[in-house]
Amino acid sequence: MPPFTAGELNVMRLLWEHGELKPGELQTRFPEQIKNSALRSYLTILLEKGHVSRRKAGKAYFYKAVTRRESAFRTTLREFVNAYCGGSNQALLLNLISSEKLSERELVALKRLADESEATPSTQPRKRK
Amino acid sequence: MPPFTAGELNVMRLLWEHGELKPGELQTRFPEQIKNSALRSYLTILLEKGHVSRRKAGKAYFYKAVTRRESAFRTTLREFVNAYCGGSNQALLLNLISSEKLSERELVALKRLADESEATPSTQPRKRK
DNA sequence: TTACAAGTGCAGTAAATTCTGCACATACAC
DNA sequence: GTGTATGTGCAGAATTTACTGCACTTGTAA
Repeated sequence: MPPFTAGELNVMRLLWEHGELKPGELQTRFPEQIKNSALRSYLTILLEKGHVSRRKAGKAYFYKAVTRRESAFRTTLREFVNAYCGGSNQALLLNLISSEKLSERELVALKRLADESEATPSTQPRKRK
Repeated sequence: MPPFTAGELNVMRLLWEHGELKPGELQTRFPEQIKNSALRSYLTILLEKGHVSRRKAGKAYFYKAVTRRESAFRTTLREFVNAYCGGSNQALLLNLISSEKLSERELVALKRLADESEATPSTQPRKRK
């Protein structure tokens, strides 16, 4: 299913964050300046692919994500890991542990945090204190 | 720079793994069935973009990667983390720790492993015993 | 009821990606 | 030399992505 192109992803991210939006709202929140019709062409593609749905309210359509962020995250992670980590999530984990330069203590703290927030999707990251 | 399209990535992965290959060798190793000329069109694009170089030997060209796997890995990881983890590597780390369901002990062992193989790029993943 | 902002459908363009076909060249075996 | 397998250089075509422009509609407010 996913991944999304750059433009599609920008739209999806806004929809994941805000729930339902109409084109104008998407346009003003878009990370770069974009014309309304350009943005709507993204929506049309996403609609055709089934990644978003829309509902008419007044004169406007409200768009919302069909594909869940968590699901896109998983799919994209899988592809990334296949491409760069021999398909092994642990290989990626290993690399992140190295590159983040965490002490053993920090790592254990992080693990406890992970256990606590089991239900919280990674896609709503929180800052460490 | 990167990321690569699906076709480009398939070529790059083969070049990263095997060093230097000519079109026919790439073709037979390609994950899907692909025509020689289709494959060469990928090579042409990669050549134009500067991601690969080639050298003539006999009648054939041998292609090799210019863009390093590690560098593509970094770039792609960054984009992924920006898109799905609020730009925080630790958020991704947190998620992987959860989803891999490692015990604290395993995690610490993994960390030691990470420390040892500091020099080893993540892109050459190794199996855990 | 008139004006206007914000919406809609739709047609069309440009570039990139993906893929095809074909004529021709070159190394090598016989 | 003559095949033959394997290469090369094109010159496209189909599809997708990334846009643009424009005429038209609709809700709201003066």
